Amino acid sequence: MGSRASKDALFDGFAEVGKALANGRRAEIVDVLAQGERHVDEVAAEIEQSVANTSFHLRVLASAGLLTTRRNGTRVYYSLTSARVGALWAALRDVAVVHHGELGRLADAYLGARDGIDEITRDELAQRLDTGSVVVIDVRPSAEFAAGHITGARSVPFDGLAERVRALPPDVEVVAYCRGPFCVFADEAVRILHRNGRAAYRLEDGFPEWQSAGFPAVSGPLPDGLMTDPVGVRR
Amino acid sequence: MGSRASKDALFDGFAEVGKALANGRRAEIVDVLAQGERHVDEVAAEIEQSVANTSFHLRVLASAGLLTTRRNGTRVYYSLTSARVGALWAALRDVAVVHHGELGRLADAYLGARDGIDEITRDELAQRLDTGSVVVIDVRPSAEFAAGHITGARSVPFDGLAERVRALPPDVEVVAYCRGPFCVFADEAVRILHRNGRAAYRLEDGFPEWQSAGFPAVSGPLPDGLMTDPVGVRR
DNA sequence: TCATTTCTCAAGGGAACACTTGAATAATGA
DNA sequence: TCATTATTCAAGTGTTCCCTTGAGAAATGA
Repeated sequence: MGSRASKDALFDGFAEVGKALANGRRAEIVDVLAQGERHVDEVAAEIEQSVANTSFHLRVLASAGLLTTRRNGTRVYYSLTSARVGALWAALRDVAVVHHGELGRLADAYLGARDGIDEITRDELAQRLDTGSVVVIDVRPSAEFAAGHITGARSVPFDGLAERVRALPPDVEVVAYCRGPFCVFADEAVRILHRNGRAAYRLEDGFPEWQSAGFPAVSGPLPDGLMTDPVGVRR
Repeated sequence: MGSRASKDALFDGFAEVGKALANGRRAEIVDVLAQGERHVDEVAAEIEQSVANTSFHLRVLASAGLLTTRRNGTRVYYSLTSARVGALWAALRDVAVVHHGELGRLADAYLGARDGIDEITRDELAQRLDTGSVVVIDVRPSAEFAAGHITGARSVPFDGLAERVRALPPDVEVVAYCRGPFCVFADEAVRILHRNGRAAYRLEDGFPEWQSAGFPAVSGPLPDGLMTDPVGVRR
């Protein structure tokens, strides 16, 4: 009891969770799976890696306890083991952004110039959703919308946004949201909307943060791609 | 903007924080520094590594932004950059314990049989501190007590506990606390107290958790080892 | 049953990491 | 100034990690 060897073993155990998050591609995987479960192929496409390599990384995350799997036919779906993992990911991102000097620069390089892209807070959006004075668009891929989204939002995946701008109700402000603070879709959506003469904002952070802050969300562990909002289940 | 290369760079940046926590000795360092600042020699003794190796690990943590340094004469003091880092460490530990099957076993091996060691919650202790029906002992090394402790606790470092049991006020229950959920000092203190016929409990978790939960604590960034409780500053 | 789809596993080469040893640097006090 | 103390750096060695390629399993449907 209390020996050096067993203390080392214990902390090496903690470090295994650190190791799981010690690779950029695995960090991306966690970021994607924070939106909901996905199968191996989808994840591989998302992080632009070979399926074999993606499978390997998923396995590393799973054996550290961060992911669980579910089989459906020939597909294997991976998801975060619990909300705790999402919280860990958020805490890590948080520390990284605030303390790691380089990261602000890298984020700017990835997100591009953010002049003219105004953010709206979760509280503000929740209020305006109640009064109906806003259209909320979810610009993530439709599979992620299906897995869970802000109550009242409509799915307008970023790919098809340019063509669908005209189908949005006129004369009302638009709020776009996506995966989180480092997701480019929302920023770019706001730019496109501006170019089309629309008043637009991006929601601060993204869907997981909205949900874990306790705001109304529809969450469907609706296994295979159901696109429409089933009821309006608060969670 | 939004290119694969810059996305990779961004997430590699996040992964650097993961890498910082991807080593058992570095995890131990974070656990120690969560108690307050320490200089290199102290940390090296704590984790039982060479000074050179400890210095190296401290540098890795610092360059990921998790630690900051302060120089005082020939000594260099390291501390967590902010409470955010402590929160990250807690989140990681949390995930590890709940999801990493192996860890429960490792923790048991380190802490030993916990039969007869009852925990008291923070709320319970806070109440009983108000009514005065309890003696609280801080069994961490005195440097850690000096850096911050529960208001009203007395410093009885684990090393000298056996000799000091008799000096404790008689006929009142004792609550021992130390660094956190995986700190052996508190468990072992309770065993010693029991052997001496005293009613004793350990506080759930440790000092950092007490403090970050907002319970009354004396916190001294009192640079060099002041052992007595200066006033009773809430923080 | 057999081909297909989807995923996992194993081997391999180049890169990065952990710890040691020994030397270099920084502040202090005689 | 010079010896002392505390810390950092640099070189060296064995280990682990990352990604690729190609082969092996697991469920499905003809």
